[in-house]
Amino acid sequence: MPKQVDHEQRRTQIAEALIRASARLGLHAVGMRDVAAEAGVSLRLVQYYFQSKEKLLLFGLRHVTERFGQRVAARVRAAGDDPGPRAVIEALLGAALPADEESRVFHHLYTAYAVLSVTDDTLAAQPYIKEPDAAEATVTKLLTQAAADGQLRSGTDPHTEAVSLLALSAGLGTSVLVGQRSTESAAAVLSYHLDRIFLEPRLGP
Amino acid sequence: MPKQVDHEQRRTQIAEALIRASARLGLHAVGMRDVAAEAGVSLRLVQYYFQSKEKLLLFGLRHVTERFGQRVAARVRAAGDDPGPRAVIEALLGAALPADEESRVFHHLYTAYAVLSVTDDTLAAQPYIKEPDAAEATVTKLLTQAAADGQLRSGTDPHTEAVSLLALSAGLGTSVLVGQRSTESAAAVLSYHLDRIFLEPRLGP
DNA sequence: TGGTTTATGATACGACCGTATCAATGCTGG
DNA sequence: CCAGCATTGATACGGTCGTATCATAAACCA
Repeated sequence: MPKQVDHEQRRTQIAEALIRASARLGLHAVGMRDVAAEAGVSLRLVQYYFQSKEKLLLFGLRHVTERFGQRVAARVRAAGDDPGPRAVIEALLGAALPADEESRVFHHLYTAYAVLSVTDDTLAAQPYIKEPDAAEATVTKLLTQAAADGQLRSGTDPHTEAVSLLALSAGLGTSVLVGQRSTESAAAVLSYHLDRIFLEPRLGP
Repeated sequence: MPKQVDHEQRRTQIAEALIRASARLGLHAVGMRDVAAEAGVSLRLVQYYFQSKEKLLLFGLRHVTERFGQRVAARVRAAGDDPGPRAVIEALLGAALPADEESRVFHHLYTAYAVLSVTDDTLAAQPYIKEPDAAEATVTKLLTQAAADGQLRSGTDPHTEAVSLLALSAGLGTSVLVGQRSTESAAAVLSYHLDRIFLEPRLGP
């Protein structure tokens, strides 16, 4: 029984073609034929691995969020061996800004999916559309820890600040995406805001 | 020469049908026929007043931003005869949160247009997509005035705070739109953040 | 009344869409 | 070597889309 192909890998490969094609044409305008051409396979094969366009789109959303989560994790890991909470948060939020092409694509598509979810119940029911909840918990935990270590200004509420930082980051990301603001100025705003939360950071961990 | 109809009014009426239909079906899914049916006119008439769908969409973007600008202005006016800067800013940002249906629709469609503008140069060239610049200038001016009056905490930069507040408001609005957060909690975050900027407000102006 | 504007109607075009069908061809593991 | 999976190809269906065409009815003002 020959089964030389990893189905999940093929689906991933096609999903990445969907992402590239969507980044170029817009998620609203991309079709099965575009995805097939982008992936270098036949239309028939896209139908073979995804029975319908809806399933392809759902898998694409899942894939895009997974890829982004890995990216953020890598950035945080690259921030140092045992960085302080502020460095971790800055890496986390900084990775979410559309600074390079990969991040731009993520922002673009994730926002497109979010818009679709307003009128599409199936999309709205996907857990990935609410992934920010995980980030919120992470940042809250980091801020709580920083507060316990006396690194935060007085009167700072970790959870509210976490929500605020993530919303701020998302809003800045969108404005960068539409060309209203530069990546640098967005990063500066983030940094400014962190300065208003953290006391002077100790350099070592 | 009979000319009993105000063309601009008819175009506005059709544009509002576009907005209602788009809020129901999603901007990506709305067609000329949907707009005609929603407006209670014939498809032919939509073609008569807008020669193409692209022109209809551009007019719709213009209309939606104008309506929203009027709404915000009305809210600010309703905040009192001579309210302090904080009250004005809170009214301004609060009006931008998707608390009621009209505001939800605005957020939904404006975000949809923003996503389209990423891959559509004509849309990206529209000035309305960058309307936030005006809001940024307004809030900056209000904060500068508040700083001059000694109402701000020390170390507060009016322009950066203005950018920050607007991005925060936009990000919170999106999270409310997708059902991740309640309007109340979003308003609470905004209020919290304003407390971190303003000193105890004087009650009178 | 006549000419112009507003509006409707029916209809059709060509294009693209997602989906489906049927046949054919590799390739490979047992 | 051959059963079976992977992949392609050609093709077509019914549907919807934006757009266009032509005829026509009603409303209006000079």
